[in-house]
Amino acid sequence: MKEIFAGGAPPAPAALAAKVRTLAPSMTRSMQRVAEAVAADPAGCAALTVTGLAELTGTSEATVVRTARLLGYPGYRDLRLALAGLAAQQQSGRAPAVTADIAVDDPIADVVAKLAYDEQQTLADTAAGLDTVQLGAAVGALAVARRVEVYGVAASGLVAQDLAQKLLRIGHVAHAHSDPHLAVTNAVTLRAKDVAIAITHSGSTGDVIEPLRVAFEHGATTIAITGRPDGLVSQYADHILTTSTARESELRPAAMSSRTSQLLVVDCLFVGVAQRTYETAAPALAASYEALAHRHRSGGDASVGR
Amino acid sequence: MKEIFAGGAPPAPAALAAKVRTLAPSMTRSMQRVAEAVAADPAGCAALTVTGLAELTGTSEATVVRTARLLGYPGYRDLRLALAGLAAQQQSGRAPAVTADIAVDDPIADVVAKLAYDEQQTLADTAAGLDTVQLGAAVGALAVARRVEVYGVAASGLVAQDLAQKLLRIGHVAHAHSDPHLAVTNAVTLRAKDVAIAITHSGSTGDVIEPLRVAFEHGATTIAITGRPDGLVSQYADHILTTSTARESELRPAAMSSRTSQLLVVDCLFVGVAQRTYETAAPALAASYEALAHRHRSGGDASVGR
DNA sequence: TCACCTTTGAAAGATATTTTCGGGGCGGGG
DNA sequence: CCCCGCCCCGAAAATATCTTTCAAAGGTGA
Repeated sequence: MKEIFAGGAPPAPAALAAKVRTLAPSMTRSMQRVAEAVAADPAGCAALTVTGLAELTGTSEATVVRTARLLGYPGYRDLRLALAGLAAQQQSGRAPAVTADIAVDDPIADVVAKLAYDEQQTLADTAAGLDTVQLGAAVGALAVARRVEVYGVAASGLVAQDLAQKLLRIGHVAHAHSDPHLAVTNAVTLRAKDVAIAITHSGSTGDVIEPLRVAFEHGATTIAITGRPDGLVSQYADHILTTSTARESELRPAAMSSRTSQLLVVDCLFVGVAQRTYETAAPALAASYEALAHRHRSGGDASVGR
Repeated sequence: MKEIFAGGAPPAPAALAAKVRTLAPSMTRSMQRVAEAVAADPAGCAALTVTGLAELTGTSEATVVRTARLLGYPGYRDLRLALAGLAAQQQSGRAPAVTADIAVDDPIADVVAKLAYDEQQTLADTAAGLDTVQLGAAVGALAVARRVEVYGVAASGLVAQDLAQKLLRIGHVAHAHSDPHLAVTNAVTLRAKDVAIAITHSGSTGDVIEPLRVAFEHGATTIAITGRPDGLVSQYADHILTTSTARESELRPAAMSSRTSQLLVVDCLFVGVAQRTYETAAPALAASYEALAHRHRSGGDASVGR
């Protein structure tokens, strides 16, 4: 007869609050206090031991355990586990409140959440908006390129370097240029079978358009990675890869999301090229890992002590 | 002081999978087995006692407790609670969505989708695993810094440049260094009130550790941005910012996700500093926009033609 | 091969949970 | 009005669970 009449029901997942209300009338005063505390603050109670919860509610351990049983759990331990789950659900439920812009007085944790969210959004937008046909064509051109030159300044310059670094790693001849004069000088030497890539968010950065124009006129295959496919740069591009343009604000300059977007495109190019030239790319990648291993001190791992 | 330094961080809520990945390299074999089991089946493990989990993984209770500690919890009890929370979230929320690896013969559209998804995941992991206390401290140091020097080589070098570029834009004195010799030379000149930042995914890149050490010993405030908080670099860092470590594969080198992760951290630093120095940062940002406007040809918009 | 350091599990020790058991309040009957 | 008995309740014992300690096993470099 010691059976919990609440019955065959397995431990409740999230319906705890409801269960408390349903069962409250059949509870004794002390047990009601416990149930109430649990329903009011699942997260807080999950952090307490039996003794702690007993003290908080002004009752005893035995009563807490009895309440847990009545609610359908084998014991307090399991109630506590369920409580932790409930708390986690509640927490995650109110997560999507980060869509607001970043304010000057946002706590640092909010900044992290908002930035991460925004950049995730940017990635999704970019992936959705990327023209796979153009991308495939660009990859095709790169895979057979004799030489690759990448032009970009400022933030886009770093993306250009990133692409060049990656291509170098799989055995392609690639260089990035930030100096407009040198870039033009370099572009003059390009011919058919060479590829020139211009990276510019605005699509109208003269310093980057100029070398691409020169490359274009000398017969090289030209690719533009830009957030403005209608920009000037597109006039001289055989293939246009569009990056996303996220809303920006005072504390969140355009450079951030455009960079994220550009990098995704660059990564896609890289992986695409690596696929098409797998025979040479794979050993080259392995070799570069090997060569760099010596630059890392061996003590790097395991030694937690100090 | 054998205390787990990873530690000031409060127990992680849902970032557990990420934390397992980040810390796995610094774990012993037995602990890895435990961590793996926990990451693979949070719900199942939450139902087990210490002894149960020890038996399941073929280890001992002591090892399980040690693993829980390493993951940032006071003991197994708390890990178990977190596990229950995670399980509840997974159940209610979105699907686990396992990503297949990128294959050599994946069509280009799949490559885009997989890369975008992976990078989104990396962002989420990084945001979840970032210690906001450390971040806040780092921001505080940067905000009042007389001078900021950033050290990074290869892919991390680009991130270093990105940070330096951003800080320059809001009126801070910042420089990035890729040349190890020049970096050390530069570090020697640092004093208190100066800040040195080392960026290295492996945490054991000698070329980056060395300048940080020199800066540390000269009294500068030092910050490490690394995927291995237990690495050598942490010895000389006043503040450690941990980036996420995603699984990598042949066609998806570590450089990709680590770069994404590092950039998010860098962005957070930048925004944090901009907030704290808003009075000077805002006009500086506005001025840099203004100054760059001339570099863009006016015809940039509208003219879709050609 | 040896010395040293790390990792590991068994068992002792400390906490937390569950059970037991008796005191005490409350309502009904004398 | 008082007594009786039932049920609620909490203190403390009993048990389960978690944590710490310690010594042996395993590996590594000289």
